[in-house]
Amino acid sequence: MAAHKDVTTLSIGALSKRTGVHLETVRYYENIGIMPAPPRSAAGHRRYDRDHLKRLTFVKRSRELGFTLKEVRALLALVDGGDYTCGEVQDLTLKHLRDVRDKIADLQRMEVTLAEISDKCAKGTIPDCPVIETLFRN
Amino acid sequence: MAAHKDVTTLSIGALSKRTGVHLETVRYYENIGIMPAPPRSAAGHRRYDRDHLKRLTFVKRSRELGFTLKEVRALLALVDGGDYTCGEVQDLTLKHLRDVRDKIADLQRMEVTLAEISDKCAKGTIPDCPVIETLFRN
DNA sequence: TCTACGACCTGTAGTTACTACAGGTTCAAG
DNA sequence: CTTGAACCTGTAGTAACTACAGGTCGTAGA
Repeated sequence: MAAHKDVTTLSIGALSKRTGVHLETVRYYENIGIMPAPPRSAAGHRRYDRDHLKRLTFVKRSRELGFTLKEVRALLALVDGGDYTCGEVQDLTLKHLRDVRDKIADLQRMEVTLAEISDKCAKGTIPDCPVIETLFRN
Repeated sequence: MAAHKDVTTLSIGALSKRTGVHLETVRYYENIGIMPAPPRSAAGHRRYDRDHLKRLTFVKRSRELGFTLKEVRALLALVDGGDYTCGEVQDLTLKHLRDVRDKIADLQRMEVTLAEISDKCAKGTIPDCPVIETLFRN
């Protein structure tokens, strides 16, 4: 009469595969309290359920959108609290959006300068390398 | 007959001020071999000359343009070698420029999504927070 | 039934580029 | 002579993982 195997729960490997989050990272998230410690099998193996899967997906998605783990913690705290308002969530999101835009602006400044100096280089008629010259200046 | 003080060299504090690189960072650069160990005064204080100033400025500028320390090392190796070609320098620069552009593209993707979901939030007519809903999905 | 192999376990060290102490000298001005 | 700033060394902390080392477990095939 069959099932030795629990089909309703996931091993850490299965969870990892479904979410695309590395095994080690899943354990890391548990260590730092982002993920709760799941129940263990008789042999001490972690057994995850649907809620774990949901939560880890949330974390993955947040990280992909550039939220720091600190920010993810804040978002999870709201969710876990249950009585969050949309405004609180939007505050975090808009703050993060500003950070992202600042980073883009920084990188675009670099991009312009790098393109300029490497372009000078391409002309290749000057004896000393214009890139090196530029880096020594200011 | 005057000068106890060496006006041609700089203390680490002075070097730090002129370059805008933190004291600790200057020492860190020395530890990891980016900056050479300067001569010391009788009391053991570091004394920097014009070459140190030039080199640290180069490092600062490179870092501001987003080069990693590894890339800075490679640039310095070319400069130190003396017989670098413009092409070698340009290769490093263009490679870095591609990295910067990739990062910008990543961030812009995040920006779009963040703007979208926080915009949904702003409409505020939906009971469940659309941001949270989005993060749980996929 | 034995055995090998993959999946799991814990715990620690390494990565990047600094920054921040702690706990001590030294120098220069009043 | 004293006091405060500037210097010294060396270590630990930051962010977010990743990569072992050294071991146990479970199962499928011979």
